[in-house]
Amino acid sequence: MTTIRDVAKLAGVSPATVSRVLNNKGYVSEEKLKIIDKVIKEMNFQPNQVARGLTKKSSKTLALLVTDITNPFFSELAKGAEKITQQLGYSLLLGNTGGNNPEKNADYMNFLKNKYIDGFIIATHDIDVEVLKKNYKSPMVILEADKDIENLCTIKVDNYHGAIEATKHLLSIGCQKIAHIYGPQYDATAKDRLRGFKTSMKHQEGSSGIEYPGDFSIMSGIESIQELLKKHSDIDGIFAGNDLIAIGVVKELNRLKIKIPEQIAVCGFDGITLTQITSPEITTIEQPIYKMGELAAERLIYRINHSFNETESIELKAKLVIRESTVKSAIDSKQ
Amino acid sequence: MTTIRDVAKLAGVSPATVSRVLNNKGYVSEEKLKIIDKVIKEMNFQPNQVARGLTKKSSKTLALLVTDITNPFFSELAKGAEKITQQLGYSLLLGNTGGNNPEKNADYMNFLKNKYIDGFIIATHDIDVEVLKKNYKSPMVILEADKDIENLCTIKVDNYHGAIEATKHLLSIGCQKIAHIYGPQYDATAKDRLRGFKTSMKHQEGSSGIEYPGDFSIMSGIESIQELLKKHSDIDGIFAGNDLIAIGVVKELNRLKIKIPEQIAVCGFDGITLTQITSPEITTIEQPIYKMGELAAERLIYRINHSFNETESIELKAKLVIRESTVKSAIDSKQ
DNA sequence: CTGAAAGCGCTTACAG
DNA sequence: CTGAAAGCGCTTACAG
Repeated sequence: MTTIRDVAKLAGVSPATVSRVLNNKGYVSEEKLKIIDKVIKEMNFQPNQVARGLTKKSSKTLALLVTDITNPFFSELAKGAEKITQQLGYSLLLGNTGGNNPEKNADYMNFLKNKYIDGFIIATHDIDVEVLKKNYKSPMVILEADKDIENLCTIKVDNYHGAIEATKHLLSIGCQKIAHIYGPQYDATAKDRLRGFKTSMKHQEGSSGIEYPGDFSIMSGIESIQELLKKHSDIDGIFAGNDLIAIGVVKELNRLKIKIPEQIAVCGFDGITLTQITSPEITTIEQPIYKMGELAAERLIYRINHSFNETESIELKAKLVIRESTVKSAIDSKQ
Repeated sequence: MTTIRDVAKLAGVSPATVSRVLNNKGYVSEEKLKIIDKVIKEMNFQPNQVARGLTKKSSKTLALLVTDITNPFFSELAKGAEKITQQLGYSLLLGNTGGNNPEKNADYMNFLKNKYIDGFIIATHDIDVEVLKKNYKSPMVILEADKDIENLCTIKVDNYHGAIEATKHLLSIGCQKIAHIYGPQYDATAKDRLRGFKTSMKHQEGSSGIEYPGDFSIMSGIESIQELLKKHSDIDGIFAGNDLIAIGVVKELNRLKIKIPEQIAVCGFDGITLTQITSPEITTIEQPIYKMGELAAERLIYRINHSFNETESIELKAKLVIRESTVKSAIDSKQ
């Protein structure tokens, strides 16, 4: 491995001077600059990041902590974050917190601390942000937090208005009895969506709303719709708390030979690609997930490079994507 | 941050001695060992990995390179690898190579080189393994390689016999005209599956096989089945080169109101969870993907710790998982 | 503008 | 069994 010393020797200067051009910092004469640049190219020299890290207390790496990488929401997010990370000269550590107890996650965070990880993207509820803040002064970007966090950057989607849009859409196609299967209420996301649903159903004469607790999984969608149908056989619209629930609902309705959307229309939330592989394809409120990943990495690196630690909260818009599960005519035309 | 020097001072010994107990290496008297251990606990000291890395030329981190983390095959793999990695005290760098030109990937690999990454898990065809071997002497585990690689560990699934099992299964339920939509032939996986299909269809009197090129995507499944039906309206079985193709096929058959499996039975390959969210659920040859991820990380770390660099090739069995898309009776009973 | 020196926090021969 | 010293490959005041 060629070192800064080798370069210095060949260029006839001191390592310090080479370091200066490497870091683009401090004075270096035109003349030496040119020759050093040339030698660096010739030797194809790349500074050892570990050594550099030791003095700079930085590793040029970010950590992304997700609940479960096999959940399409998180893998999409990871893809976006990874792209920008790599593009800006960093690398991305992946941490899967799912199912682990907070204690273990704390251990892992501690472990990372000793590696001079430059910043964290937190996309999981398995870590207590307050604890995090107390223990780590590293830059962090928190996704889908339930509130702004002092000195950190939070990024979320406007779940409240997204939910309103979903509900209004179901109403607009004529649904009269709409059930919302909502996610766990410790999750800000789930809470906001439920709130949006409630708001939209208020003062809707002729239509009524039912709220049913679920847990953001396909299985939960299947079980919820079974229960709902027992109690309310006249439901004609489902607003699922997320796409996985919607997928479960669609699956079970298919099994029961209940026609979607003729008998029951279904709308999800998230915009994961799975909503396009079911039959029928599922209408959903699409979050810009990939973009959130990119943005998270971009903001994080900005914060690192500029020692920027103001409180910052970014809210992205979700948008309604209409597909077969709520378009009666589309299905009609196929028949 | 507390350093080894702080510990040494408090314990009344030299940093060298503390280092010895930290690394469990060299002689340390019982007496000092006990007190040093105590102080380490008290101060909650954890050695700085970067400093340690600089001297040991190691970073206690592995890199996982995948084609596309949003592909469920890879995210499942990543999950398994991440679990073991973390469990054994390492961390996992994620690299998404998809769509990038090899040159850019080479750059990225170079970048990682300077971080003392201890080993690589390569699960992508976007990197030329020969080039890799020439440039990096790091331990590596290669997944789904087309052949054994000297001094490295390769892990793959027995695609050939898996394909035979899939085909025999379709034959066993009475399919007479089976089409295999195969993946790109530069991919060893695709090649082996096609070979298995050919072998099984040989000497099958009363049944005939059709081979049709696809590309391992949902879209490809949709397009392939359209074309196939034009030319061969009497097809009654599809063996898809992978699950994504199978999902596309199922989707299109649903749209065309062609009954699965009564009119056409469908079998996929891979065992990704998506095969369980379609209607009907899809019969597939299940690869132990999660386990492959675990195994890859486990072998890699073993190689790192034991300087083990023998050629090693591991082949895992795939197993047939029968679901609705090939079980005529199950569907019958529902009607 | 440039180089010698000290330092980042650890580990590893080496001498005792 | 233990400590002083050198070294891993950089960067950063500091002096000139």
